[in-house]
Amino acid sequence: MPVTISDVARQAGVSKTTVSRVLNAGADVDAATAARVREVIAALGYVPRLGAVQLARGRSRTVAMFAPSVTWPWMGEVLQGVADTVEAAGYALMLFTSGGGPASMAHFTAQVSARVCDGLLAIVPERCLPAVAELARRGTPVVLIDDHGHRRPALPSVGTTNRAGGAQAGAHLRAVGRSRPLVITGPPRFGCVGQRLEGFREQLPPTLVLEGEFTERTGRDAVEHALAQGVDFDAVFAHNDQIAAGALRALRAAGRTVPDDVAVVGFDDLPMARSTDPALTTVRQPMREMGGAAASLLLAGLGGTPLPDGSLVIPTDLVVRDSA
Amino acid sequence: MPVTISDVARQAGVSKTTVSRVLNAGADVDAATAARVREVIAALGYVPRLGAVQLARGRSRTVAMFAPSVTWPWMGEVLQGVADTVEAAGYALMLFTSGGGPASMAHFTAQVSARVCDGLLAIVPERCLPAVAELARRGTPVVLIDDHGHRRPALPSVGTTNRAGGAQAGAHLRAVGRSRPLVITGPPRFGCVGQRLEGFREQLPPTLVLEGEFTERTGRDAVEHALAQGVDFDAVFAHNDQIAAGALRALRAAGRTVPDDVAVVGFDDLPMARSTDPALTTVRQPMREMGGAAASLLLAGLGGTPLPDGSLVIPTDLVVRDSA
DNA sequence: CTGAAAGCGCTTACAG
DNA sequence: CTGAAAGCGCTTACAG
Repeated sequence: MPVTISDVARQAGVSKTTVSRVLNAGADVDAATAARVREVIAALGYVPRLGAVQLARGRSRTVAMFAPSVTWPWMGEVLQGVADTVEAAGYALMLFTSGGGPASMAHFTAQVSARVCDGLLAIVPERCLPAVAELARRGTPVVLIDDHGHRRPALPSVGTTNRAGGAQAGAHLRAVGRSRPLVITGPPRFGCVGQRLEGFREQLPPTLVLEGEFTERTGRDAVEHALAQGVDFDAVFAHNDQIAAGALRALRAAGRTVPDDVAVVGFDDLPMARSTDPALTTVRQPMREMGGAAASLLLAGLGGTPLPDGSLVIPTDLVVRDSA
Repeated sequence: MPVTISDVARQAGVSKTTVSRVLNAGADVDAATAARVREVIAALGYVPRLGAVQLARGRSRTVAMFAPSVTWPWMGEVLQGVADTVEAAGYALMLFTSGGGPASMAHFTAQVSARVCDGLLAIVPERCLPAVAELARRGTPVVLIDDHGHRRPALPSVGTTNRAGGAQAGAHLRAVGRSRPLVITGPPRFGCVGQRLEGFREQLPPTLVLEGEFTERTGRDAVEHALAQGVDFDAVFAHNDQIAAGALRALRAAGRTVPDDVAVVGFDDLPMARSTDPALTTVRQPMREMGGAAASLLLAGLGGTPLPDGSLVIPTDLVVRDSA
């Protein structure tokens, strides 16, 4: 029922070859013939079926993106960076999630193995790294978006400067005259936690380091705990903005003024960082840029440019607002 | 270089037809033969190229999702609902965004016209509706996810109860003894704004209605304005959680206690609603469920079940926390 | 400048 | 139970 290249050829009185030629605007075709073919194409509303083109050419012009979850607060930014870049290159974007557990992972690897995409972008939880590495080994070009500062990705990747970011936070707090910082980290199993802490420490030795989850709750609990213990601190470095938001809330509940009594610095620069009270000073992670850069790298790889061996690093920067 | 069905057939000493049969587990194949073929498949690591299967079968087993932006706070939830459902059905998910303006839209319609997907899920800004309707007219099954309460989508859609949601907010504020509500709405061009207002009004006539954007800023400005004008209000119904967050902040800055002096109800139930101070009472929009339901509807449609004519409605519900 | 033919990697009547 | 052949809708040497 849908119109094919044969229909166009017949109507225009030429061969499929010729139709293909005017479609792909490569070889020379007689101007009059081309015009006639174009007319028929328009009249019939013909659009070449991409699947057939792909099979004939052997490439899908599709890039896949794998992400553990798409509901994380900064994931939208990464995804948008990827989507914009991929689309600008005329590629389609396929999205996979590991929301459904092992079944999801199986679905994902099956699709990639079946070559639905020419290349793969992935944000990979540590435990899924082997599966992705295996796909790469079997020939799918992969670029990792490294959200957690993995030590040796062994695959081309795009990361950011967790250590320098920690240092930026420390230097800023020192510059505004703080000397007794409380540091609230995420789970130490994430590489970024150690790195941020290390960078911070170089600039400003912490009075106390408390570990927790990357949640608002952790920020609240940590500050309440420190207060209850009578810890003497004049600053908080939170390992993400949600922890920072919790800290702000606990400080206010305890009657401490921010930034006068306690200065607070977060990490990430989520949209909500603008609307905490006071607005949060934070270390911005360039999530959208990272997504875009990873996509560019991959697309360049698909175009023939060899993928880099190590990690492309896009620096964090400090966004100074009102909390420190 | 990659192994094909012919390689398997040759190695196993059978025809491609037979290999295809054991692959698709339909017809009967001699047990011993099947076993041999399976061995060869395993040994060679053969995975059928999905593109070729799709061309032969005439269906892509791919669903596309179109969204204006993927960075909106609730978009991740919708997307996750879609992704989980689509994946569970063994379909792949293709993602399109209109981030790049008209070029994006052109890219998107080109891909769909080229039949990269069997069906389409879309969150559509009013101005893009004609383009999507045209794709539907040309034969692509479409289900809309209606975030803004469009009047007559003219296409199958999944929506929520904006009017009833407004009524839930009003009824709750009345139940907690409020009688002079300030309502802060989003832009009236969105159908949902009128509907939420109408539902609210049935339960509790507003003292004042202020229009703005769906932003924290609007919430702050509106409350400051009302306060400056000496408006006497004991409640705020904000048309989304971000407006509510701004209202909370302005109220606190003005020394008003929430919920004692002023009770505040939001709309959406974003993750941040848990961590405002006080935690926000709000009307939950079932975004993930809407995404999942839209995907189910579409997949059923692809399976032969006729798509419903009108709108599938998934109700909002009131989440009572501390702000009202 | 143009076309017949082979090929991309599968599936599916059809015949045996 | 099995295979030869045609077909899905394109592209691309090859020959003219």
